[in-house]
Amino acid sequence: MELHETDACCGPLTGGVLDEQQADELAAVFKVLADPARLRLLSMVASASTGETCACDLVEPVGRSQPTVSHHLSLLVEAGLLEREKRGRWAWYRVVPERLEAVREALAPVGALERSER
Amino acid sequence: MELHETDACCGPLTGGVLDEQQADELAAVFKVLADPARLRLLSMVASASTGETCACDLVEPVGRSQPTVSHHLSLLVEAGLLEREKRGRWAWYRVVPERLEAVREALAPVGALERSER
DNA sequence: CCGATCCATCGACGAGCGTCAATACGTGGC
DNA sequence: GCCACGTATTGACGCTCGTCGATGGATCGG
Repeated sequence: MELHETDACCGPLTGGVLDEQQADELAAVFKVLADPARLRLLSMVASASTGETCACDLVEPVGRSQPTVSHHLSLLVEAGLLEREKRGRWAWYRVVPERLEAVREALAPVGALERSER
Repeated sequence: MELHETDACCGPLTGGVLDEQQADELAAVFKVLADPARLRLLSMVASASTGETCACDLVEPVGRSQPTVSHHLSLLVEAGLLEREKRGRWAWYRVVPERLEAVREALAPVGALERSER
């Protein structure tokens, strides 16, 4: 698997039935989003005023052990939702807006286009 | 848990960090979306020309056993993404566009608003 | 009624995942 | 060079989930 490409996933839910590969890729992204700890981490990074967040500032607020937080952050990076930059001893994380937008688009056309032309 | 309410979930990812309850609710929806079989079922119902689909027309295309399909459809209904109507012996499913839109909104504000005013 | 059909529920099994403690790896300060 | 610190990796454990076969329940046709 592994879907590092920013626009790899996300053929929309309508406009034809998803084939197995499309479904697998979309499900993989949603699986990463389907955990409260990861969602909170994502929202923390997303709402940082500087646009980036040090991992050291995430461990305590999220209430999990340091290895667990590191694990979750790695999954978010693998899914293309976050990007990591190591500076000195610290690891800084930023959101990848295009990726989030791509996932969002996958849910879009379901009710919108189709229903408006009936 | 259980989030039958159409607009129960989905405080957006930014505009403040998600608290634990918000994260749990959002994660619950994504967890339902995080399975290829369910995504295919959802896309099949969503792209039906009549707007609704009989469960009997879903078992074979999705390639799982009838109990498994029934199970997945129940989860989609519980999550508020589909609604079920029994007519005679058959069960008919329709998508709930407002619910999908609500989930979509949860991913929205992350890159958009915030970044445009910097 | 009786059998057929469609659907949901139950019970069980195997795989995957979230979690932690322990440990290893890099980096910078002294 | 050595030690402290931030981070990533490993190994293990328990729980959840996707799946199926078997069964139960409801509905229609004859």
